[in-house]
Amino acid sequence: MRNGKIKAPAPVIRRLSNYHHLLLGLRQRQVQSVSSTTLAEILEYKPIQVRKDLQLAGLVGRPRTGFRIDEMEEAISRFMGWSLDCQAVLFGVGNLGSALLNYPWREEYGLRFIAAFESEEERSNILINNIPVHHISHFPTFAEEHPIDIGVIAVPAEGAQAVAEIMVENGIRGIWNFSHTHLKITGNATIENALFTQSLAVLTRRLVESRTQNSGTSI
Amino acid sequence: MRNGKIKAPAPVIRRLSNYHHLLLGLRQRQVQSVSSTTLAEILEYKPIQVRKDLQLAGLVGRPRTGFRIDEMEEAISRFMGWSLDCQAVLFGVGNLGSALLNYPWREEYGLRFIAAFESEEERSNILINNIPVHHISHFPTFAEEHPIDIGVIAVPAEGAQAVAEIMVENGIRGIWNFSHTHLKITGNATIENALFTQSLAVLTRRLVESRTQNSGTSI
DNA sequence: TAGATTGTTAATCGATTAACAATC
DNA sequence: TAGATTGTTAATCGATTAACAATC
Repeated sequence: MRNGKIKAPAPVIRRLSNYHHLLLGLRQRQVQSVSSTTLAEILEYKPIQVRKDLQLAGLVGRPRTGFRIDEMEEAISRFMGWSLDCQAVLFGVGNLGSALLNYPWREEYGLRFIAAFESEEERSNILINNIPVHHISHFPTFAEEHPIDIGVIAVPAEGAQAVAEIMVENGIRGIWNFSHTHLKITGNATIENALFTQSLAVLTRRLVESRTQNSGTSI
Repeated sequence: MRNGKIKAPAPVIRRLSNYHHLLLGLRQRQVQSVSSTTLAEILEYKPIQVRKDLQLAGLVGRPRTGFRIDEMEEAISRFMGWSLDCQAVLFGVGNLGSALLNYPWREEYGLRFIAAFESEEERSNILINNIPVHHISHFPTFAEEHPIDIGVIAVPAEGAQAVAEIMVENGIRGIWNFSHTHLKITGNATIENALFTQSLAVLTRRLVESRTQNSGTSI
């Protein structure tokens, strides 16, 4: 295991993805370089933290000018695995699934949906954003014929565990779970849960905290 | 500021929301109590961590039996502010917005969407899951007439900053942002970003890390 | 050059984990 | 009672921050 392949802390990964997204805007404005001070100001981090983060992605800055935008883009993409073309499938073409299929992941993250799968016949055999939606029964055959890096779960909670299992059985190693379930996986797949509810919890708790600082009466 | 109103670390908040969701399933199976050991096993945490988390929410367990399900439900809900009825509005009724409006937030999180707002006329003046969708121009009047705790942003990135601003101008103190933008807010609003891309970054990075542990050749 | 910014090394902070007496 | 589990107190671990010489 060499440089850049160590297990990076999740908070650093999240911040790096923020820097990366900022770069798009900066580049449009023809900016060549940006300092850790400036990045920190925009994102409300500390400059030293920005430098430490970028260092982990293998970046080297220049005294006085900071970091080159194109180098940052390149280094973060490489660090995240976004430089390699990554093929994904999605299960569950409801509103959320459709939203995900319509998002331009490829441009910024190198993620390409090559197919989607649905349990309901009425929603199968259509195209969403030019991505074919098949009936779920066609999945094993499809998986044999195409290399799939990531499987996205956008089905209701009840179906999620079953979907995760057929994904793993058919060789998918990365699962991005948008359903509200704790998945139990046997084998060496990586699961990432995009739990809206965790995010909501942080928001409502912060509101509780701020409320009680003003109105003195508490429990 | 008293017990339970201190600023809780975000990781603890996220785990607490996980415990809370687990309880629903346990209660259906008529379980009365659960130990930190069992919770830890299910969620792949450490028992001591579970106890520390629950302690922060003000819970007291019993030696030998663990924590009562109903007490946990109650304590976590109170801690998160989910016991109070919380009124929300949503901006942007695309696929993602519709998905959010259709989710039963109220049952588990006490969150109730009282209206949604749209900039496109064609998608206004309809009902989604019984929630009225108004044209965005009606928002200021609406906000004067109804108390709103949380504003959800589900519009495309370009429009997000403007939406955040009219929310804050009209008295909303909590913003749940699903758009891919870094919002700049003046004043004392709380913003929580539900950034899918951060989650994707963690997943793809973990895949990069696991890949290179097998195949020895690296950069 | 002067001055802003970097990378390095050390210090601090906070969160997680360990150990164990107390409890039912 | 015996034994599982709690809550407390202390130790460890890791991430963030500070200080500052090196650099362009």
